[in-house]
Amino acid sequence: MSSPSTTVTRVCFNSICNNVLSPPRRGWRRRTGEFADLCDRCASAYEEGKFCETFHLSASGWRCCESCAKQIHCGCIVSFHLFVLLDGGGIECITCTRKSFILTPNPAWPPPSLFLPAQPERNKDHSAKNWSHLAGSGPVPWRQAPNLFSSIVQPELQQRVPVEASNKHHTNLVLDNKKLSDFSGRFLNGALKLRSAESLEKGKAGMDELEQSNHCINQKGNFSKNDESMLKYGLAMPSVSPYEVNDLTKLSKTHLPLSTPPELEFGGNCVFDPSNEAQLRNGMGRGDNRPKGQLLSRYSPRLTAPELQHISADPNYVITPLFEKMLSASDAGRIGRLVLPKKCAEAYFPPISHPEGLPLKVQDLQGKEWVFQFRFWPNNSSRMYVLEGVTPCIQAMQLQAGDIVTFSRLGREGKLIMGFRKASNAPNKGNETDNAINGDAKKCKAGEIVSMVNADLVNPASPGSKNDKSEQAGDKSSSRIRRKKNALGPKIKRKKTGDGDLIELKLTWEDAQALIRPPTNHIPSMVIIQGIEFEEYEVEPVIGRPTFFVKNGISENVQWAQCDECFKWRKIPIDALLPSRWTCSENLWYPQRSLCSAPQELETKHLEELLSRNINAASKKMKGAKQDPNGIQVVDGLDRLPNLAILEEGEMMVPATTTQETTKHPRHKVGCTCIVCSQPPSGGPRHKQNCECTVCQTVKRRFQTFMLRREKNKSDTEVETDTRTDQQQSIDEDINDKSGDKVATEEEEIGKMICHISPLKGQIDLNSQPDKDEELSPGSEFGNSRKTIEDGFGFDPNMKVNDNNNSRNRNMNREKMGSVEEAVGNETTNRRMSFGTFPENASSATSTPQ
DNA sequence: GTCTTGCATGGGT
DNA sequence: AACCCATGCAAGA
Repeated sequence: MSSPSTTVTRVCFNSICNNVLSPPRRGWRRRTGEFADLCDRCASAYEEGKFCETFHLSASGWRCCESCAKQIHCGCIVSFHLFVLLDGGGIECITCTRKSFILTPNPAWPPPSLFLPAQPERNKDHSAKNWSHLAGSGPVPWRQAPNLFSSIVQPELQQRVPVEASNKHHTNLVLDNKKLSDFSGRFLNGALKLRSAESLEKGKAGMDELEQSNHCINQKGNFSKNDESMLKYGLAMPSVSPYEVNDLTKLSKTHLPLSTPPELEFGGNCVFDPSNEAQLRNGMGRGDNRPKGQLLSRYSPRLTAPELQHISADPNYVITPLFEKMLSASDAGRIGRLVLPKKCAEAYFPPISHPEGLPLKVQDLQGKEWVFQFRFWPNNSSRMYVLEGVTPCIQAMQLQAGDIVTFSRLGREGKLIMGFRKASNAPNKGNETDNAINGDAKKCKAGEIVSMVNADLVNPASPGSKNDKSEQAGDKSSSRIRRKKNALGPKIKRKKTGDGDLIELKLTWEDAQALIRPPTNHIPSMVIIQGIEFEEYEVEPVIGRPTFFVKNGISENVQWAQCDECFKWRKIPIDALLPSRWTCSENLWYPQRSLCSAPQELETKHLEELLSRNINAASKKMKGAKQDPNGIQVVDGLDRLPNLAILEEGEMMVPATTTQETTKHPRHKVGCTCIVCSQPPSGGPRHKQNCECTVCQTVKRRFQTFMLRREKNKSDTEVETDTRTDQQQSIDEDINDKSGDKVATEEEEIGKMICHISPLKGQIDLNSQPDKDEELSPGSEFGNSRKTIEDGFGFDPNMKVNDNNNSRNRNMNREKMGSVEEAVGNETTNRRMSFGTFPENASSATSTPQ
């Protein structure tokens, strides 16, 4: 207990004031590194930029701005950041300087940030808030954006780095330490040249100039697939992730905030928006001490080195990266609504008070202006910000779900610039190595690979086509990969496949799983996740080639694969895994059949008969199936997924596919009896529990079969029960209990069973969507067993019949595929589900390192 | 029947 | 637990 005599009464650091601190507020940073403790009044004056006016008015050192004659107290630490020394003598206030120059620090002064506190809260938002209705349609002062990307404000680290830039010299990126240190030194010496921003003031938009001179823009007109640079680096934003420029990160780790706001990540000879510069110099950088307003790092704009290089090619404009967002399926879909991260929208877009919002003018890399409606929806007690009308722009940029759109502002006008990066070129977030830089796709994270696979294989249709919906659905998987990435852990996994399991596996989920081949020469580790055994790989799997598995008599199980060149069918070992493309020459098992000229082992007729058990049901219903030269029905690409859904369970094997061409479900004609066409149209009456329509009967039958198999499997494989989760067992028991109920009718049992997945209690929910069910949490009652059960049904019975609804049908089945990817891959993993625990008679797939 | 719009839902963070 | 946001969905055009 201290006596009163030992109590130190702290007074305001302002000697003119001497008020008692209660409590002290932080003022400017002193040379000792400590902060001046101020009383409320002085701190307020300081934060409002009126400190010198208030307390130093009679002091010496006041000078006039050479441009606007504004009085600046030059001899004071409090105000030293408010002016720059002019080369010809005199001073200019920061405001005037901003009008024509990128700022450099006063050479006479140490970096202001050494002395400046974190941005006083009150100052942070006092920059211009008067957005015009159309951002970019005139001088649009940008709101002071809080630092959404960093919660830890390190004032000394907030120095902005203006960079010398020359029109003549498109200097390389400052990606090495040498340059960085040089750069740093020049910064401190104030030796950097001022760069005229006149170009920004010209009548034409900055982007027009950009068009003229930027190396990365080598083509005008619409975005073209031929223009890789355009496609991949739609708008390079002068920011680089610390992960992506490793050399630079040596600095970033020590000199830059760990959680770096975009403008602090600039590493190359990028140029900065002067307003921001001024903001920072004013101690008004985007440091924002409100963690609540912190933006998720995934929205932090990042660049790969090539992107940075692109932007650095022409330093004659100033782009400040704001944020970026990976397009979701919804964003990239035809609805044309791009959901904006709330924090970003509120920080970087004009404030809107009405849901109707404002039209927002945005310029793309081509200089083309788009007007989006920036608006919000009330959502719970919050808001959900969207940009409406983005479809044309998205399409023009040829963007798909998974691609990244970037928002930047150009020049001090704050013209809003929208760029993009294709998913295939998206930098790895949170990955220490920038695989994109190396152009080594194999090093990309699994989720990206899967995403690409998804985009390339599942959704080959071009954006903007009528297949957009299916594309959405397909791309959905990528977002789901992201959303559900945690379940399977960070490593790449492949579900363990035992030879005995190859012969019969179920379709859809497992079937699609089978498309994923284990990586070559890679020994997996085994993990069990949610009762399912996975092979886990460090590298990405290979999308393999589906084949037919045939029980050839009693003893021999064989696999049939089709040559990609001669289309002949070749017998291969049951345990052979084929790459996605396979030809006779790769038939190492049967050299006599390793030439395309070699005759087919079996006559087509015989083979067809052999395969008929598997194919017939499908071939009758696959209107769009290809006829291969030997007369065997081959389903194109992933078409087989929707098509497989219409097959009768228990009868099917996996038809071989190639992964090209259409993903369209064949158009069903009048009289088609397939299960898809049996559906009532959307909005039709729900199926009742005792409904005896074709659909319901089929579903019931399939469910019955499923149950029988499950029973059989359960008795046969005790191991399986060991690996299943308790919840799974609970489900199984539940199922068995119900199946043993003599009183309940079959339908009721099914109905009860379905109750687990349907909100409609007491009846079969034929109207339920598997995809919705799929959304059940992994730990939910049905979560683990769902896919198996789903296979019992195999499709959404309420899929529509017409073309559009076939699209929906496709989507749903693709979403099953998506769910596979979801399970197989996420941002950092590749997994392939082990088939070892599946019932022996459950269906088929292949495997072998390619 | 299709598209648009606005809100609700629910998984993820 | 609260919030975010991707997506579903129904009402209206």
